Amino acid sequence: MPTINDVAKAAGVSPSTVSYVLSGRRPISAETRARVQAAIAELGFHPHAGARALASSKTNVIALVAPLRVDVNVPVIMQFATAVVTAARSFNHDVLLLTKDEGTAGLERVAHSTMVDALILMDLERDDLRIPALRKLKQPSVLIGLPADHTGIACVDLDFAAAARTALTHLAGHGHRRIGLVGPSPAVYRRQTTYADRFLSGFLEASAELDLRTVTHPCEPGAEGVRSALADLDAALDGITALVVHNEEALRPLLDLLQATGRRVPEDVAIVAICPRDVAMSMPVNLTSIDIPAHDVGTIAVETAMRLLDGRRVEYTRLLEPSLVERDSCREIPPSHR
Amino acid sequence: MPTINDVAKAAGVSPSTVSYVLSGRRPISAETRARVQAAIAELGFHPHAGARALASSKTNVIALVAPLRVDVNVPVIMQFATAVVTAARSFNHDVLLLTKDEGTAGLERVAHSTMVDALILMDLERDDLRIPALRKLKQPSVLIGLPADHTGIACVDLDFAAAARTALTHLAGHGHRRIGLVGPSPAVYRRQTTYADRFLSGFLEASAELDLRTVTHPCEPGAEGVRSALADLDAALDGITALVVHNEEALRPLLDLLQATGRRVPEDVAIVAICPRDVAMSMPVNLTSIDIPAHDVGTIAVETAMRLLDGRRVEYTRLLEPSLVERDSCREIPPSHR
DNA sequence: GCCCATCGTCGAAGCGCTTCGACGAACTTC
DNA sequence: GAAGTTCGTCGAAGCGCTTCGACGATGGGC
Repeated sequence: MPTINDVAKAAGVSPSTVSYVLSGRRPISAETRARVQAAIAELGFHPHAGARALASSKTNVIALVAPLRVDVNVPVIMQFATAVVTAARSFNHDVLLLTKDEGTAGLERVAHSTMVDALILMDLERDDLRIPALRKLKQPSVLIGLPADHTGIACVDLDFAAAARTALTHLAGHGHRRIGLVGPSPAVYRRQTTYADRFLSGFLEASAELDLRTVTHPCEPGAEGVRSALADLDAALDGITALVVHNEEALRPLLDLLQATGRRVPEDVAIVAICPRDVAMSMPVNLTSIDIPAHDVGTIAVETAMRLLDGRRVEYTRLLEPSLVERDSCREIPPSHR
Repeated sequence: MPTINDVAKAAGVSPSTVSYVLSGRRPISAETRARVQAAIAELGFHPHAGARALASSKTNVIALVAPLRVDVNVPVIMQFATAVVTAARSFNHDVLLLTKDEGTAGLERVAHSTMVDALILMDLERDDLRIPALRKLKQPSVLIGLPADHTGIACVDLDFAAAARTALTHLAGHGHRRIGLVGPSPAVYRRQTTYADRFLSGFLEASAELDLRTVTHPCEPGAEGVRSALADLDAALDGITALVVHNEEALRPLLDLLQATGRRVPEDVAIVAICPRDVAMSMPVNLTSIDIPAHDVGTIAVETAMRLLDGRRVEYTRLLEPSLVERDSCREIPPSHR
């Protein structure tokens, strides 16, 4: 492996000049620059990342802390990860992948040993124990999610409360007054994953504001979970005409179940799903849905981290506006039937 | 951030002694070691990764090159990734996540700049352009997959050819003579992803050896793809009594379709799936399946990388034996009906 | 009781880079 | 045309660690 000294010799300049060509931090004559670049290309020189990190206190690496549970929501997590890696590369950064189960210790390890410049975390819980640990780090962090006390830490996410409002407003606008929420699995609520909480609060508030009759129920994965959730919803509220589904895994079995029990979508029951666009469009009925903009969220998280590193201003709480796309799973209830 | 010098002063020893306490490369008296460790703990010292890499030429980081396409096979990819990260941590290594779409350049970038000690790649193609590039790197690499020319590079994977054999042998043993293969999507074959190739060859060979009547067909994702694949199979071979399904995404729509067209599983058509255990068990019918042991493969890949780094012997082609688990989707055909 | 080997520790060199201050040369500015 | 700028480059220090050689102190072998 050639070093910066080899390049310097080949180009007939000093090592510092090579460094300045690379970083652009000082003016270099066009002629010298050309000679240096030629030498770099010819020797196939790549600066040693460790040496660079040591001298400059910058690693050009960010940590991504992902929940590598395999149980739930895998495609969405993957979309976040893809977006983060791609965006990071566009800022000339690489991504170090950590798992959530290393907890606080993992964050401290990579931060204290200066392996990364910044951290991005996903799957935050309401009172996530990692938040206080993050505050103590010298590296900035960006959360994908919105825990209870996030003062001083940048957060990015879909505005799930607004999403719930949007879903109910849409349904109410189509004449639905009795609406059920099929929520995430009880495990998600138990962990107090922030999106579940926020969606539920938004749902309840909007329900009151719009004067709707609503019921909510978590939903275990699998056909059996869906069956029982739906049964509970029906038992709790007669004459449900619409369902809001905030649970990807439940969508398919729910549609199967509705079909099997002779309830047509959208004629007998309308559905608004909260899920990635492609999931909504791969169902037997094209679902009217509110997208989970994983790509945007991941990209913004990285951008925010970069601004933080540059000492630029950032919006500390960035909640993306939900956008509802109408497809084939909602229908206007004729006024006569309301 | 305290440095090794701070620790040395606090413990009343020289920096090199601290280093030897940390690495264990030279004998240190119990007493000194205790003093040093106390100082480390008290100051919260973590060695600077870059400095370490510079001095020792070891980063304790491995690269994982994953296909971050979101289209296909996401859960399996995630299982590999999880296994790799977890295994790497157990060897005190971290994982740098690269995407396949950076191609050769990405590999060279992280290798030449000494960001990683070794590389693990997944989703290899038959004549993968990255292989020659890998050979030129000073870091060892391990492939999850088995490209055509892999001389000198360690490979780990399920033995997909044997898996096909196992599936056919099982079905033949139950009296099935007319069997269809529902393969991966045409895109997978087009890319010549190695597992698809190997499965297909194994299938064809075993079919000949066992003197079976078989037909094979790729299968586009989605209900429509399944419908057309099945139609083509039926058209190509009368009286199919069993299907081998090497396509996770197809499983659910396939079962739906069979049910909708009144073909019972396993009474009218037997199914052997090649997919992760949990997928097989989350279907309306518990499927007899051959597991894709993503966890084992990922773990072995990391272990192999570690052995390579230690200069120990490794098995350069490690194909895991398939294991078929009988569940509810295959039934013996009564001899009278054969 | 002498010679060697081993143990436990230290000091210094060096890994490859960035960055600061310095300095001559070329340009402005009145 | 003297004083001050800016430009382009260099040399040296230093980032925090590992590792090699050295060296006094022990202990074993005979």
